[in-house]
Amino acid sequence: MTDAGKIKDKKQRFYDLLVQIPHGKVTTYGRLAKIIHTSPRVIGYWCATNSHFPRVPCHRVVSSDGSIGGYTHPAGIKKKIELLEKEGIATKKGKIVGFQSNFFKIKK
DNA sequence: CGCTTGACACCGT
DNA sequence: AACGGTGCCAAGC
Repeated sequence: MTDAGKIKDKKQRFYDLLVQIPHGKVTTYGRLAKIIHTSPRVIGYWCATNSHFPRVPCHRVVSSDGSIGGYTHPAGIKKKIELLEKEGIATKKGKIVGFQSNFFKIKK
């Protein structure tokens, strides 16, 4: 068969998954980790080493409970929060408000 | 040197 | 109090 859907590196798969997230939507590390079948820590690192916008909107990735988690950026984690709000996502005390409503249903 | 993988600690139930 | 899940780091090849 074809390989139109040939599986590339997990990392590449992760980026492909991440870029399919629409504007104003968010996802979680653990969810991605389960889908890609890797460690949730890896998810964050892949983002950290690829904070090149708009290639990878890692700012749309938050922890599983709605926390921002961490963020390696020349601006600071707070910048991520502001960026999130700019997308249309509300945050409170560094936590996403109703983030579950903005949760993007990733296709498995 | 850059990229990838894993275990431990913390929080919630 | 213990277990399960999450987490943007550090070490190894």
